[in-house]
Amino acid sequence: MTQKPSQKLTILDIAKLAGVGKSTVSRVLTQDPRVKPATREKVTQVIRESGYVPSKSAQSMRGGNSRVIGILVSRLDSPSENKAVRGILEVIYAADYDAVIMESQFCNDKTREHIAVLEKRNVDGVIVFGFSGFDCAILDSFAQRAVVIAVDTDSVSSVSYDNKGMITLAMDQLTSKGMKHVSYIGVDPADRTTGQLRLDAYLDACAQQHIEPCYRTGELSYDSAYTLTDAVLSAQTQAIVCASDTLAMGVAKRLQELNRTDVLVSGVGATDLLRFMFPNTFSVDPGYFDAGQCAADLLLQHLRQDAKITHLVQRSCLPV
Amino acid sequence: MTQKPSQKLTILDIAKLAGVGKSTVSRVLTQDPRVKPATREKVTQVIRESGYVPSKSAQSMRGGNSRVIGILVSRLDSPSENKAVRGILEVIYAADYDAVIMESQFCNDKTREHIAVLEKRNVDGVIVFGFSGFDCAILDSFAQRAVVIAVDTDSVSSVSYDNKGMITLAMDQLTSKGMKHVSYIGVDPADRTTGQLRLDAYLDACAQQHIEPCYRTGELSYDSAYTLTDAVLSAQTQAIVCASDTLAMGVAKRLQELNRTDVLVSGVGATDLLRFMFPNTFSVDPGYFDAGQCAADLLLQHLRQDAKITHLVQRSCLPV
DNA sequence: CTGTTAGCGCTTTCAA
DNA sequence: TTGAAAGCGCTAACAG
Repeated sequence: MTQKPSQKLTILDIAKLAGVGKSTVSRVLTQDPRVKPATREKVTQVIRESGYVPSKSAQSMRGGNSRVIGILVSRLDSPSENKAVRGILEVIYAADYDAVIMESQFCNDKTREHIAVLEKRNVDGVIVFGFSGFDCAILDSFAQRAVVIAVDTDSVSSVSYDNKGMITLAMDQLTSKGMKHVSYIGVDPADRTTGQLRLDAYLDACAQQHIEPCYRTGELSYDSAYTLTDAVLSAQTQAIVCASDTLAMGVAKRLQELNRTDVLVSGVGATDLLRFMFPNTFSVDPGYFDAGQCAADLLLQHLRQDAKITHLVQRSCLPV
Repeated sequence: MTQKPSQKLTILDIAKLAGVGKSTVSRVLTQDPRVKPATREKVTQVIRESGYVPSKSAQSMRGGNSRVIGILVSRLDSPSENKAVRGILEVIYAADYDAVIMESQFCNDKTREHIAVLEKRNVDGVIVFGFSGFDCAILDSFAQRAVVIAVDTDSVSSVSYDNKGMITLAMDQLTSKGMKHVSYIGVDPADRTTGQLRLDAYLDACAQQHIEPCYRTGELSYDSAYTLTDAVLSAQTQAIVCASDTLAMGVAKRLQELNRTDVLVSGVGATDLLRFMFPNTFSVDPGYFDAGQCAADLLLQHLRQDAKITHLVQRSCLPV
């Protein structure tokens, strides 16, 4: 049975207990092959029995690296970022790293503050989720040891979502059903990714499919979409494409009130709630989880060797 | 301008640069008052200009404490825990602690694993969100330096939600409107807090108000509640109290399909989505954010002095 | 008030 | 294959 140490044990205690020198214990700890199996066995034994736990602070002080990576999300309760964080954690845990998660709240100042803390903490690298107006220069100190998600930049490696592709996917789905009256609800184009890019994709698709564009943009909230719905709805409207599931939810609710069950609604995010609440909807999956994994893989690569700045784009897909 | 250090600066570099001994620099760093203002000024100056950042690993190795606290949530995307985490972060950041957040996924083994890691990391304390079947013994190693949320236990300090109170609150709200036909949808009583306790509260309220109990329990999912709705619905039903907002959402949807807009639905969680989607609903706020703050305060207290094990119960309320 | 000195627990030469 | 010894960057006595 592993017994709880009453006092903090050090590597020296283990060494004495095992009747070896502390460097030997250290070698066992660091998987150094240059230890006689028998010795290794004995030391391992003692470690287990004593419940000894090497001090990470000491290890990381000596080694210079802390095996911690910082994750800076915009909001803890963002479902999309949550999915991505899951992907990140899976990868970094497997690589024996830990994570410290912080929340930027869409604020450059908070971001700066947190980055400073992470720096003090000696974290080995950071993964940062972008937001509208994000100032990439904040990451300068992490130069080659940072990956951003959903940010346009050259200065640091990144994983982006395919903002154009996700809307194109939705439009294709609709037009393949022969729909010609497809409206769009998005967010302010001042937001480049969720706003501008997705709207552009809608307009492009319209041009290509000879569809008369009909759209509105507003805030990223149920209410905004709910309110905007009427403005893009006519008797012939067959579908409304939305820049996100949140918007789709607002639109679907309004349509339900208006008894327009004939109108199909699409969103982005693959939220299970949308599907459950409104059957006549579908949602594009931007691949959040995979993007998280990619970002983590990318960062680990940077940490291993001095990989060069890379920009990945996560493919979207329609959930089956 | 703060300039980026090309090489890691140490306290010794600063000492030389400032023309003082390293202990003086250390004193400035640790806010030790025994430094001549002029000297302090100069050192501070040099630190700023050089962009020097003291190594946390070294500091924490020396001091024995890392100023990090571990937070073990059950799921990253749990809205309730997210709110609580926000409360926790606010408090601990203010106290100059950092957080490392991990996800137990309702699994004792994962919890154990994470606790072991946190121990290695030398975190000063942990805050753990309980789940059905949570084994509190896992926290033994953190004895006086742990606070659990939503767990019944004596072995460690805790903050609980008022499971009885939140349902009572909903029932009172309903009966005060003269309702006599109030049903209940909950989860399996095998789950003590969300299941048993809340159901009991419903039954108690029924007894007290001379209401004929009518209830079903199932899983904690939209679908489960949706399916169960019909079983607790009769022509006279005036309201359905639900053990959580998730359930309430499922119930409300079913009612909407049945055109039973006359039936009021209540949930627990104060989710904004519920209110937005279904006007004829209300939701009790279990005070997640506050509970998080309390838990953090409690932990900090434990960390400062050897406070004795305390059990707090977070009051619920009706959002205005 | 300030510099010197001794470690904190660990990894890593360097010899043996 | 192993042990002794030298630090990693910092704080906390202990002397000045």
